[in-house]
Amino acid sequence: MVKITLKDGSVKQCEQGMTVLQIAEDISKELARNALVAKLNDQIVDLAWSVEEDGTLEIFNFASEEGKNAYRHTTSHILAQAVLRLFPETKLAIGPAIADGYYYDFDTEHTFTPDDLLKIEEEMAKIIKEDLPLVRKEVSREEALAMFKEKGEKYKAELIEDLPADALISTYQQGEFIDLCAGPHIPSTGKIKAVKLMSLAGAYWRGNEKNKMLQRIYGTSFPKKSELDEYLFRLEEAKKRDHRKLGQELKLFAVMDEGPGFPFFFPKGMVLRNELENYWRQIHREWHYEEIKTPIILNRQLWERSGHWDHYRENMYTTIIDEEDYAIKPMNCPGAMLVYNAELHSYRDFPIRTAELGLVHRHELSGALHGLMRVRSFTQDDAHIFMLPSQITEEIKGVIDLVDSVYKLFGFSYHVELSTKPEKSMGSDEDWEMATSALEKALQEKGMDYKINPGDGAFYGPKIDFHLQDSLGRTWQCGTIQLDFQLPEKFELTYVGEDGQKHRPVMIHRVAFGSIERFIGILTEHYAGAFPTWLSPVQVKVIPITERQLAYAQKLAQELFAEGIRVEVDERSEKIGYKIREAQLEKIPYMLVVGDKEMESGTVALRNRKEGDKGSVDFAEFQKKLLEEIKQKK
RNA sequence: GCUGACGUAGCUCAGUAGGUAGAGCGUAUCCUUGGUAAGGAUAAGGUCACCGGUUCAAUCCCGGUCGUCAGCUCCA
Repeated sequence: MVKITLKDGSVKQCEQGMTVLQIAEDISKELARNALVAKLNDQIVDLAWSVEEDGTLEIFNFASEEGKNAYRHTTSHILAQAVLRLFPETKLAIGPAIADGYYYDFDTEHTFTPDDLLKIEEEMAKIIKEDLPLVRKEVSREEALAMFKEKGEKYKAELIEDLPADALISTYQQGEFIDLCAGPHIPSTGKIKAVKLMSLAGAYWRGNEKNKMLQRIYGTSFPKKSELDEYLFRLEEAKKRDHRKLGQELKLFAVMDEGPGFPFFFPKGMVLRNELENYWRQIHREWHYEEIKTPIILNRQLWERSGHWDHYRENMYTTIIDEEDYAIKPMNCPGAMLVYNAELHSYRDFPIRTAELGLVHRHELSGALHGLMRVRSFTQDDAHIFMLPSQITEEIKGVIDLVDSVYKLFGFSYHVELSTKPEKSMGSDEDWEMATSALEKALQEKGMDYKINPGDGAFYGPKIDFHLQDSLGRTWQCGTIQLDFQLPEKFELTYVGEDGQKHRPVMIHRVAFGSIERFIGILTEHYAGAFPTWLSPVQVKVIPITERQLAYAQKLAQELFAEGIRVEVDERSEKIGYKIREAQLEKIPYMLVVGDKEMESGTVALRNRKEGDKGSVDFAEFQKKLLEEIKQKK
């Protein structure tokens, strides 16, 4: 007998050699029926795993991450099996579970079409109906290599060869299909219920663009058809929030064929943008920044000096003026260095916080462009802070607080990453060490959770990145704080110290919004276009019921306008329902419906875009509340 | 940049086994003055992304270019 400690802390006596599934059956029928995989001690295992000694056991169903992953992973094996049945010449690469499903990469002469996906789905359904058990087998490196080489599975053979010497190699077999796999898997193909293949895409073998491009099939699966339907419905809903779609519908912004990656802002989008910039200036004033503006085009010598000409050339647009090379700035820092050097500085001036809403241009790969999220020209809400080494940690903590206050205002959740020295970089290891630990110290003193991204820093220094989530669950880098020991050297920045001698200051680059354009894209999706009143391009629409109330409506609008409120009057001779519908679709926060009754009593019938008809209210009262709401940025 | 799909009116999309195009929404004008998510009529609006080829004839077939989308790669 062995002692197995269960999740609830209870200890169960089991016969040695019992499988996890048998133990689950012992505990309850329901648990056994829903069980997919289990965690025995610290190892995720199949249900067929047998228990040989005392330990802890947790059994997972689809509700857990572990269960979901195994479920989807097994589905990816079924996908591969179906593809091999239909296209026997296909070579298999890898097929893991991912966030909402799984994928499998294939190498074949045949180009998969959407029709093929339907056929493959049908074949998968057959495999599921066959209810094939998944059988794990541990094999030696030689056996594994021989088996996959014989099948001509060169990608599998490559994977095996790259496994560490002491790695345990296992295969999983279901019917005629056998795959190299660490597992775990669910007991049989029949457990999979609702399957859907989502899309086709190219993907490089091992994610390296120098390797061959394989064909990747994405899919998902669920234990119930209703859960699949719900997932598909959520995807549709998310599409409705897509900022590209809303940007067009709400006439905010657009990217046109004439300028790929160079966004246009329409009048309504500019209102939103200017409000954001006003807010930005307000908080930067509170945090004691001063604002500058540096030129968009600067000469080649400057970019050579900054290192960009050597390290960032492939992303820079260049031009020739009077036979001299110039570059359109991809970053604002070199300009900010020149501003710093335009006068002498004393240690007494530090920290100097210089901010700039700087328009930068970067050549991004055409395939990478995406609405406002990934563009070729964007405005960074940049700042460069010059200081004494002793001020680093305090300054970084201040920036973290500023960024946090911005994201809190919009109700964003975010996560933080610390990126360290990349392969292509400037500066000594000691500098990198010191810069990285200064960032880390600030994070630790703020008590922030963060993830480390080894080798993901900028070429001039390590960085802290803030990542926000969009409506499809993708994360986008917005805020960043980057320490830079390089530029102050290259531009020979100095300050006069207490001792009367010249010293080198320390500098950080930082952005809070990141890119104004990207931030607007994220805000659009976050609010599904229904921006809070302070940001709404139109805050109030006055809707007269008939022409008789037109003058009254205009008088109200003028009063609101005089208070700085963005107001429109719908003067068209349409029915009231029609005008309301339109204002509602435009996501205008407040509608003031005015008919004879309101005109006589000097009131308005208020309608809120969220709550609908609020009935008759006093106009002055409404105006007061509205102004307060705008001021509070609620 | 790479792989695949796509590109028809301002928007969303139909369509032609090759004979130069249609709907809804929107816009304009007129009728309607209607109390909380679509009143009616009429009209305007298209070099069917661009360039070339095949053909008596190309929006449709073929090739190239540009762009969009989904991924990969890369990054605010």
